[in-house]
Amino acid sequence: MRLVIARCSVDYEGRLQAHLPLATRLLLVKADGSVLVHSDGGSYKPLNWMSPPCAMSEVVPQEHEIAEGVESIWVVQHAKSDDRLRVRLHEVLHDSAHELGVDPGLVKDGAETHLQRLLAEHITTLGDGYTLVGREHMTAIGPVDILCRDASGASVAVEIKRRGDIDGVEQLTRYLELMNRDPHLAPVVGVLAAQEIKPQARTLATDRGIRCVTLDYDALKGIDDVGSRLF
Amino acid sequence: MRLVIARCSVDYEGRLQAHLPLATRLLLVKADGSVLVHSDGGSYKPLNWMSPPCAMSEVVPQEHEIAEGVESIWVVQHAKSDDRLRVRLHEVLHDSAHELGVDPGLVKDGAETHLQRLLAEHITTLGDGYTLVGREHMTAIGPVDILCRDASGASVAVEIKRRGDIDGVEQLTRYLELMNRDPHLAPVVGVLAAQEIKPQARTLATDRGIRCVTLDYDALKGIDDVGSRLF
DNA sequence: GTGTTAATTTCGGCT
DNA sequence: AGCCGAAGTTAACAC
Repeated sequence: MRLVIARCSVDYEGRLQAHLPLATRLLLVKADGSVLVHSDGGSYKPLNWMSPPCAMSEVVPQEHEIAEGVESIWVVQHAKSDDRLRVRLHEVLHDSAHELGVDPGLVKDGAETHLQRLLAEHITTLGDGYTLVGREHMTAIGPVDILCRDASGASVAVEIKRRGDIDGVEQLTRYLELMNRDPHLAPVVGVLAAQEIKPQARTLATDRGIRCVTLDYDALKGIDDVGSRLF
Repeated sequence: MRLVIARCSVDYEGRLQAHLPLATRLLLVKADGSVLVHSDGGSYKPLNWMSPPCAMSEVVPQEHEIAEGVESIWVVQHAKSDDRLRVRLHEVLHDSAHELGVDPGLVKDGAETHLQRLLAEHITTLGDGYTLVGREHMTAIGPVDILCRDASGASVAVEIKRRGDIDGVEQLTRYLELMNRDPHLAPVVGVLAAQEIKPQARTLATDRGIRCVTLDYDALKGIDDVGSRLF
């Protein structure tokens, strides 16, 4: 990993065009050849970058560029597309290289997965007498998050989202259409369960006869904790 | 901006939990207090991070941590939530600070919003006599990119995409269904406008009576530039 | 500000 | 390899 602090201007040309005026920035060159241009603020997203696979080559500045104070030029070319990054360095304030080795990688404990497990364990949150059939129930167009039955024994397909929006309703609608063709399951009703449901999604869902349920993560976790204490 | 290369382990606790085992990484501390943990590969996304507003404080390691080789601990606490990043430093291989100043920011050209603005400004690209009603026209299920009227005064809903595919047609179809229930608007016809339209999308759109228009970004910009020069 | 969509999205899982 | 959906998404923009 190479770290360069430099006054520079940057031009990107690829899926769109972008330009960064002359300013002091961090240029980060990773072992795989990828380049990140970071400012001293904003989010974790770089101002500009080139994803691997790519190759960086140094180019001699033209006369008019030298006259403008350009010391050297980096051209970072993507290996599989026309994406190109051009960095004009006017002044290098720092330049160091470091051996980091391979990273063992991040270990996550997901949010939506956890929510799905909690709801499956406490399926009566959706109503008294509800029973779980299965999680990730497969259909021809993909797995439904939760399949269960209500007190009367009717099939209920549940789509779980952290934030329920139009897409979630569309997704569940597609599942319901397909599942209702299966005589073993039909009639199947839908439930959109999310920590937060957008008004527009609620409107569309209601229009299609899909029930909306707002999930309280902390409450579910609370029930879970109480349940754990019983054992 | 502070650059630290160190052998470290990282723990994040917030919307989810995540852990990074001991390894050598780049720790980037920005002027706004945000922290980025980067490995020597992967994408531009850090392995772990803390977004601003946040504050970093150094904590004295506990005895068992010292026994494990921990030299110091960074605790990065988000200002408005419970999100917390804990970095245990085992060995600092590099540590430098740099003044970067404020960045003038990125200038983009060619994004979809840009395309939408250009088409709105030159709505007759769709046909003679077309008049703009509004951009991002709200419906119960979301905003239509552009709403206009043709030469005869009939409503036209335009969906703009960089690349027109099936999803764009489905989206526009939903809008049209809803808008055609509104007696003030009906009848509404649809136009899918994109720089590139996939054959399958064109077939589906045509089947549903939706017109496909291929947008020439450079041509639109050319018109725009000519228009600008008049003032 | 609130809300919605695009993004040079990235990332992971599954077919 | 491609498709689909989630993300600690982030960023831009209309109302």
